[in-house]
Amino acid sequence: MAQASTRAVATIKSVAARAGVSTATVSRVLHGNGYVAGETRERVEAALRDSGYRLDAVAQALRRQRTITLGLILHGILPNPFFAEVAMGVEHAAVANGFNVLMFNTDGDAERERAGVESFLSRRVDGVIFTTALRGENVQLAIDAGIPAVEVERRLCKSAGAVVVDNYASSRQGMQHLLDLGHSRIGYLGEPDTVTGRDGPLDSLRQDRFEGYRRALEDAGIPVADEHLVRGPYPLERGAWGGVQTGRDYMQVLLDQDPDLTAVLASSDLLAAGALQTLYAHGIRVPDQISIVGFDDTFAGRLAPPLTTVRQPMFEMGVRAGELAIRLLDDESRPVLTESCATSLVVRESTAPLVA
Amino acid sequence: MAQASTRAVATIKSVAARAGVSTATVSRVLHGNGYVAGETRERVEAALRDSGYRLDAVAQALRRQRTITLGLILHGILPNPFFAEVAMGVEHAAVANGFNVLMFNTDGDAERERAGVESFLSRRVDGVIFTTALRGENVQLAIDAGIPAVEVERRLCKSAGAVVVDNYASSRQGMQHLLDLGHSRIGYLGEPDTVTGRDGPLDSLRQDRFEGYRRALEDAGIPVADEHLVRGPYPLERGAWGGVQTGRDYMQVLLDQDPDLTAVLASSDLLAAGALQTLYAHGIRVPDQISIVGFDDTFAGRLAPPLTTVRQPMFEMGVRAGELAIRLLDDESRPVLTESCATSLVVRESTAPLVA
DNA sequence: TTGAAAGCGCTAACAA
DNA sequence: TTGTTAGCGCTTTCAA
Repeated sequence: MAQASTRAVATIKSVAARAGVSTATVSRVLHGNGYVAGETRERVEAALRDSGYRLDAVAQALRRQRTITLGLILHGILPNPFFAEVAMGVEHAAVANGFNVLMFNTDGDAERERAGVESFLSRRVDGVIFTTALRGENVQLAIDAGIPAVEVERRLCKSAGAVVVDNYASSRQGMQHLLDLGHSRIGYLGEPDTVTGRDGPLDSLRQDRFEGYRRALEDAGIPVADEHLVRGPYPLERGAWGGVQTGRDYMQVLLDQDPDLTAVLASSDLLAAGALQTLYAHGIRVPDQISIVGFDDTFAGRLAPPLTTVRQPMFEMGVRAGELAIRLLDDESRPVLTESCATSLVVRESTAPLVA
Repeated sequence: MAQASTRAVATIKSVAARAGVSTATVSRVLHGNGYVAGETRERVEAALRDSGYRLDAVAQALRRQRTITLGLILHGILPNPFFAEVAMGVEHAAVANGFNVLMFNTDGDAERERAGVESFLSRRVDGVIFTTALRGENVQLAIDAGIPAVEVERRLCKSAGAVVVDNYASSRQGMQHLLDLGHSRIGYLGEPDTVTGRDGPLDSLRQDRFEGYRRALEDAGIPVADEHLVRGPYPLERGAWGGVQTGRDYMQVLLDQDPDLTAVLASSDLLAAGALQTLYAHGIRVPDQISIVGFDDTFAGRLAPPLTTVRQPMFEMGVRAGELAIRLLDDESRPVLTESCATSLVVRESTAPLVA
């Protein structure tokens, strides 16, 4: 009550006056550096307590030219929880190191991404993390301003740090599981145009996942069959449930092309969820009649049946991105570091051995 | 390139020197206020452009005693996407009004919540939004510091603003749908102890949803049957897939208690997802044999079959919370405002008329 | 129409 | 061991 009505907020100056010392001394006890006599320290500490002093981080930042803040550019959290989990990881690492994090959502728009970076630069953040960057030039913007940048998932800018996953190997990991279970008629469910690459060159993420599928089959001596791929031209979906509808439609295509399909590798949980819907509608049992493997491990465990999936350590990727940015901050040499995280296969209930 | 190697960053002072005017004049053209002669303005604008000047928001905040920043306390995004969507809404409203948002995750821990608020206060944010607050005293902390606070979903502090939903009415909305379809043997799937209230008094959210179920049945002249409730003592689940496992287990209990159940109202999508898993394992078709209604509309559309659910307008709730905080900022009277958002029933494929 | 100057709250030489 | 002081970059009276 008393606090609330006291309009004047305590400053280092008012505390100094109250304790009968200089502001420099207050600053010293505040940060525990420099020499302060025991008796003086106590007096200052009492004054600090009595006045309800709270350090003004804004003034401190101006003076120190450090905000102890990380800026986080989000590619949009909806509909993919991937970003949310990475964000939580970044936040975790930041707070553990005394940093705070500003977030900015691009909603997938490059112009907004630029605006977000500009905004962060204006606020003098100490580092910027992109999950996921849309344009390399926007990443470069931060670097040109002398601020370390870290990209998560996809690297667009050669001078930024990065935290990635080996998509090719991960995809093979999922395939190996299916192959080990005895499957050979395995369909591939990718983002629109993953297979045809119609919309310009595939980005490496999609390409790598598809390559993992192709090479795994090849190495097992199984020819890649056209009827196990969706070649479009199927329209890019635009809607609230991004990815699910695509999965639903593509699964139908796959089924039409090869009614004897026994397994499917999906390049995201979203796509796999859509596939599960189509299968459910047809009364086709998973994994009894067909096995499904997803990718990401976002909400895979919530589906029916719980989905076997290739897990990306999203939270950990966020943590490492945050730590990397902080590490870069103090390293004048600004090395370009790339950290690679390991994926893991999470076996749940959507895969089973092929029954002959 | 030239920019990058120029270590000296442009300040209002360097711009003033370059344009041959005072810093006051630069400030005037920067903000378009005060009188500036056309010719002078042009000279300053050129200097601004040539030097790549970027306003220092830190210095501005110190001087103006306004950071144009909102602090967002998150109750943890995992495993419930509810928080992520509200967060995006807050961010949207903030950016639309020129604000930035700092985020802080409490992970459901009241002590961390306190630390988060303290951190925000130290950084002099202009407002704090809680999604969802854990302790009223932490909300009060912000208010005592003279900063507006807004609570989303649950209100714990009488002097804070709030954005809520009518849980009782929403629950009845879901029930009405089931009743309209002709169901009468309707089970209730709530959080652990929603029915017994064993862990102390139920918070109003859980209580209201359960009341909606009870009263809807009563008003339809259907007695509330014990076998349609889960009375525990079933252990509170602790794990990565919070809620789903509970839904799975409780659905089994419901099935054991009444094998002739024809419908279930779940108090969250998470619980409904778990129910779907149990049903799938038993080969019980949804909605042919049993209808399910969820709550929230987070990932309901991704389940198989797509889940009919009572939708909370999460993004909109975030937007309104952000706008409310900003509005409160400039209102000296600091009125206590509560905004109530309407839920809506989203009918998908998990509900169907009772077949006699 | 413009400029001088006083700070916002804090830190860190430097001096005492 | 402590204090004095000069700013960090910006805004805003007030005077010219």
